[in-house]
Amino acid sequence: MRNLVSCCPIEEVMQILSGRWPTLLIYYLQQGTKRFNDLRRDNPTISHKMLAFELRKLEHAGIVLRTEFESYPLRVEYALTPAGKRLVPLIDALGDWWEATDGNAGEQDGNAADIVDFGQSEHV
Amino acid sequence: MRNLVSCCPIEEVMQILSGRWPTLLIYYLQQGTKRFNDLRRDNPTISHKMLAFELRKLEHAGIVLRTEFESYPLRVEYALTPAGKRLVPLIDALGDWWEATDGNAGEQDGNAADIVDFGQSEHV
DNA sequence: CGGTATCCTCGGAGATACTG
DNA sequence: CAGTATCTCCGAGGATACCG
Repeated sequence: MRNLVSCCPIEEVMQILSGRWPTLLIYYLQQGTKRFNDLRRDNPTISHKMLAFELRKLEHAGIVLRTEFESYPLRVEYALTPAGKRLVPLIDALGDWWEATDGNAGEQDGNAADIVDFGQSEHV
Repeated sequence: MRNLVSCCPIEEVMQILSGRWPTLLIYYLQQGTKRFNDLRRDNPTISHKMLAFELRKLEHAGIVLRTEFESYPLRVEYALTPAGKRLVPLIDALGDWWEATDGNAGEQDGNAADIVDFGQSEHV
């Protein structure tokens, strides 16, 4: 079933993935296990507070696994869960889709599909 | 080639799809061509202003095609572009992914135990 | 009917400082 | 080092009203 966009689940997914950071964090975590400050370095413009918040959100969604070590200074590692890893190709597909449509801008009838110019996109 | 989450395109896609409405609007438009007030009825809680704004955003992204008729009263129809239609299954896949993980909610907590044993060894 | 402009508010998110 | 709490501020987004 649900071979169409099924309204409710998508709303829930978007609650998690919406915003500037979740997909970026998943991207960086997909590179391997990272610590809190690793992720801050990966993404210098996220605030301390937001990073903590987004990570908890992803953790609760079952996308990110948080592991705390009893060392001192405190040490915490973040990694993608199996579900999180399964999510990666889906996000990736969106990126591919975008690059494809982007590439053929004008395919519609000439008037659409110009580059979208919202905010600032920052490259990594 | 971007067979991993490729950072930049994903950021751009998320600028379009982030938020409560874009995926919902795509869902409703995927049912067929709709007029402005049809979409308001489909989604009673979106404000007039937001609907106009989100539709323009999707139009500029090449996802939605806007067609204006010269009748009176003014009549405008919205439909998915080919690119928009190609996007539907990708969004759908996210919904499926969510339902799958959702079903086993808590699955992750279990394997947190995997890491229970810790390499202690760490200076920073 | 569809779209835009104006006003206003409420909470998202930054900066900072403190705790374990 | 990782996380939380507090204060603050800006702007996303609602309500409303007016045009084509």
